[in-house]
Amino acid sequence: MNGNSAEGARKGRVILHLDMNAFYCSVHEAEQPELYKGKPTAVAGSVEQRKGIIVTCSYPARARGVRTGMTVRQGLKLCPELILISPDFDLYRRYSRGFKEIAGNYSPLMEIVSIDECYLDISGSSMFGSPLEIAETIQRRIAMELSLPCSVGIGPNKLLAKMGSDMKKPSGLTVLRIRDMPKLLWDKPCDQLFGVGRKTADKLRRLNIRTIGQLANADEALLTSQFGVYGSSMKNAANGIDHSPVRELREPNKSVGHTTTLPANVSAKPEIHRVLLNLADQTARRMRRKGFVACGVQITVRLPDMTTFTRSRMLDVPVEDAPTIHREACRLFDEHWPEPPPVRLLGITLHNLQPKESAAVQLDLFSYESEPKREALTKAMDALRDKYGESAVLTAGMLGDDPSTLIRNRKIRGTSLQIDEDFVIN
DNA sequence: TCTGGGGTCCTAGGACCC
DNA sequence: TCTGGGGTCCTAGGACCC
Repeated sequence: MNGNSAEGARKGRVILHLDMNAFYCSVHEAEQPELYKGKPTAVAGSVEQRKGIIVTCSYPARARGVRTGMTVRQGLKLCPELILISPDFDLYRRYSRGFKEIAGNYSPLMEIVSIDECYLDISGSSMFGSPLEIAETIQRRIAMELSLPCSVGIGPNKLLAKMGSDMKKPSGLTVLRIRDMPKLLWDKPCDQLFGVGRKTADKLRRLNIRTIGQLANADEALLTSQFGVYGSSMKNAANGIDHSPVRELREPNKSVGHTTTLPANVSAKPEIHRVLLNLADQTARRMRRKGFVACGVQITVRLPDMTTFTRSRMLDVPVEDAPTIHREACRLFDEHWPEPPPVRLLGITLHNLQPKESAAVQLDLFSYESEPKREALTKAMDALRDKYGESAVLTAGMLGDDPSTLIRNRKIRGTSLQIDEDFVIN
């Protein structure tokens, strides 16, 4: 695809992987050490809302057996004094920018993986010292300037840097070379290899491949026949081979979506439509902020037994406004579930995104020319929310507290058809 | 282990076209 | 009118990661 990877491999690269330890909890600890320092903490949603899943937990909590993905209830059973904290993503984003700024001082070639992780290609950064010195400097600065712990992996490629940063936590620093693989990783189970999850590990076990070493030496034809293209890259990974480049430019989003687990199962159609209106609004708004329009709409429906369905449709004309997305989402739902079953979770995902400029001609021709009022209103509402926050503007159909279903139904229709007469400002 | 929410990539089947 | 083969697009599901 580009000369980067081949060239890098020829010259021999040096890659760092930075992994912020227990990031969300560490951020809260940095902000309010008097409350949280050294304590077992967990960032989690609310149990009452059935969202009581531990997203991250501190190291003192981990020492008590608390783990990411557990329910809050389980966590509290293991550690009754566990301190629960509601997530604050704006705060996390601020700290995320902070550590990426520090890392960016040591190489312009940085790939942002997620809010708490990045790769840094320091192949050309010798003016800042040896790879080990650079890693130590970054780690020290993040600790001093942000009061955050991080683990660093140093390797000849992204895979080994990533696996290295995972070997010592918190605040570890690990060099992992290809020749270290047999000694350090080959006796470990396959699912410890980046990219191999539980399902694949189960399937490998049925093929009598239990360790990363066995995978490294497995018959490639067998792997390919069982796993497709993924089979050979898995074998490569087990041998420490990875040519993927560190890419500083983020690929544009391919989809934008929102899902929500409902406080209780819902099977009344008006209620479901109301939830979809809320999701359509949030999803559309995030997509607009990123500057896209969508040519595909997908809904996600999860039943109480956790079976999950998706239904999607391509649109002739790209969309960006919540009422149209809401209408499509309701259509998809009603077509496939004319008599709704109890539903645990609903979601809307917009895909086949295009930059808004490139779709502007189509939008103008087919949609906004006839509805200039709607575009103006959407803009006004976005501006209000940028200023006063997400909840500043609600359309009447999103208000779920109304005790009268009849009134609510009427409002839903009103909202989707003539949103301009129905919106309210808190 | 009664299981959140944001994504990406891959696969497989069917429709459709040449 | 018993019916090939290749390519592309769409839909749905699943695995994986953070």
